[in-house]
Amino acid sequence: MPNSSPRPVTTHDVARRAGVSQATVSLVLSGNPRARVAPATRERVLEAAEELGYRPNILARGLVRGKSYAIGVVVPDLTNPFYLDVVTGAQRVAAEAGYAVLPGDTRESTPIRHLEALRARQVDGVIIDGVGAAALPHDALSELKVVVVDEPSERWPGVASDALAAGRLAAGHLVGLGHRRVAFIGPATDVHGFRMRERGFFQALRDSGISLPHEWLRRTPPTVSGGLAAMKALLATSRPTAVFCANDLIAMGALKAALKAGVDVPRELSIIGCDDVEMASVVTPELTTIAIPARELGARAARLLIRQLDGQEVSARPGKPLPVRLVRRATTAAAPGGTGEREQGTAGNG
Amino acid sequence: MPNSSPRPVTTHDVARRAGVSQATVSLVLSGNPRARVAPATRERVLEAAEELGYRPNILARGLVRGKSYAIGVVVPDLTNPFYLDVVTGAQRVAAEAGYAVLPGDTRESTPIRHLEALRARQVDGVIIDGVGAAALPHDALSELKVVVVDEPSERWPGVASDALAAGRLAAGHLVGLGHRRVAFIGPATDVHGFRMRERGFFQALRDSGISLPHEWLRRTPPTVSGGLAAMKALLATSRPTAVFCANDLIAMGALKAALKAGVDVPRELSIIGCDDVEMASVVTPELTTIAIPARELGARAARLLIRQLDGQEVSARPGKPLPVRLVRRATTAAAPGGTGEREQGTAGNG
DNA sequence: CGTGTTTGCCAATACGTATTAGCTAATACG
DNA sequence: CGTATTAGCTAATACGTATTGGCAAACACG
Repeated sequence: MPNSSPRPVTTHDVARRAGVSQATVSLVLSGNPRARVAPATRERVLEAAEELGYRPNILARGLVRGKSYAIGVVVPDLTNPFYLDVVTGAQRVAAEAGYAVLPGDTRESTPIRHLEALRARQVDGVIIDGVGAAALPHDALSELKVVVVDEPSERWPGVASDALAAGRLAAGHLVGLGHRRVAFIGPATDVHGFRMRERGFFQALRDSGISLPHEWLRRTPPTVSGGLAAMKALLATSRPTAVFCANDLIAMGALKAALKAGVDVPRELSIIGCDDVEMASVVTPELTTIAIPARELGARAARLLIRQLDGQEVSARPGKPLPVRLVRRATTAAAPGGTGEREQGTAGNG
Repeated sequence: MPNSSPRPVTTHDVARRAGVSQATVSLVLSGNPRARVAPATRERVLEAAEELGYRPNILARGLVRGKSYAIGVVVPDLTNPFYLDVVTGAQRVAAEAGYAVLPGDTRESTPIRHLEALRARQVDGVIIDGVGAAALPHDALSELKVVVVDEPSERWPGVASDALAAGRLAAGHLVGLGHRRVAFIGPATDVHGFRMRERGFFQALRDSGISLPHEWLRRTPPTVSGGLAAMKALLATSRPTAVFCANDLIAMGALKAALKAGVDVPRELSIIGCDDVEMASVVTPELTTIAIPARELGARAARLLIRQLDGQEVSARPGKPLPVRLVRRATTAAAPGGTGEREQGTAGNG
């Protein structure tokens, strides 16, 4: 097969067909929509472009405008549906604004190397979520517009969910169900969102006069296998009646470990996660969790970034954090022996 | 903040510093690695580039070479971990070869619109998986190099898993466990991979003298909720002893529906999925499934595509399909009443 | 009718790189 | 020593678009 693809049509082709200059074509097709072009001429150009099937060459446009119309999204783990949702949210609004998004995670790499690669691709900006942007060396982000997710910063604008409230909600839910022997499983990390979830949780516990022995604070990577191992270790030593997991992956791993060990969830042990990924309602029993608006986070981050790229100044002052909410499902119930005070117990699943 | 980012360093800057012409810099830094440049000169150029922190502008390079060094990956649903793995696999090899990948799914769009957007971004080629490439209008892919996954084609090269074997394996496993009242849940689709899974399954059943009543062949979107609804409907009318689901999402939905209905899995009902996504081993009971090498598929597809883009001719003749394998877990067991013949029952989960 | 102003278009140039043709100096060969 | 060849480099150009300064024509106004 010859496959001698016909040379793509350029502004010059359109110009020739419309009987005008290339500059005029460019004026009509790209620039300020109301450049000074006679209506009749404009019409002819549009017509010619249409007929020829003209499609602007983004590379050329980017070259002259000094922009690539692409943005990167850096997350720790695309396999985690939460981050994937963030990416998806960003992708939607980016697409509308004519930007492509290059998602990538740092599983097989480091944030620095990944940012390096993104800069080599001339991305105009990046959205950073969950990789501790604050700790990045200063020059890894130079020449780059940045928006951070769930991490307040004076250097860059950002969007955030109310992670503190997430932790407090989880604690409040458990305490309301009468739990006082409460454990926590989360990552050892300097990622702000995780730390806030944790802080909110312990704050609220303290407010209720609850403190927990240090062996009930388990550190583990925020993954299913991490949660599995942590819960297994936890069960080997002692028996809390409830546990808050810093995200749903951990929670699902923890749930699995508990069931495997023959623990009756939720009657002997309540488990509550955070994120509300789709799978949370698929596992059995369904996972109680705190819903975080991941797609909305991604969408807003993208909007913020693109606004910057389009030249508008954007303040780095954080806006109101996005609200989170408790999703009662089947892995939490009244503490064994105790009676729930404010809470009604779990939603039935029949 | 001024943020007057210093103008990025170009080949001209490097040339000035090294005391040579821009052309020489380009020869050293880009072209055939052994262009005719004196070792001493080459050294000076490399040094200057290093000192200035030169980074080639991919847009400019792409403009002159007529390539964007970006490829698209089109899948039906990035939320399905299987497709995400395909993307991940592709991403890794693409990154090594200096290509960016623009992943996207067709949930909120159509394949055509999506391809349109990719072409507007000047991608050099696309990998297409699970969206029925064969049915796409011919011009949606013109000017584009294409590699298809799990879909034999004369127009484009492709890579495939042994979907037929996947279906046969599933059937063989169930039949070996003594099941004869066997159902199937899968999508009504013209996507080749799904059809082959189905065909292999029914082939093997027929080989064992089994046919199934038409109400045991359920059509549903290949999602968790699809599987859930299908299984619910199935249970409302009759009781097979085993069911093969065309992918793991369906299977997990089906499992959920069965458990919700009080069906004992696997003692009353065996369920087997396909793909072996990570979650398959997280749900309880753990899902028996057929493992498909998703990342490897993605990686090979990318290699094939990039080989084409680098100018080598690539035959459209399909290679050997990648092997699949049965992963025995806890959702399949001997048929109630019957005795397994060849199979040993399920792996324990202690 | 002369002058000033606006309109509508275009020529020219820039963006940063790759590539080719060609020039000079050095080397090989008789 | 004269010529052919090669090595090593550079000037020039192209890629496809955006943008600016300016020119000619049309118009406004006295």
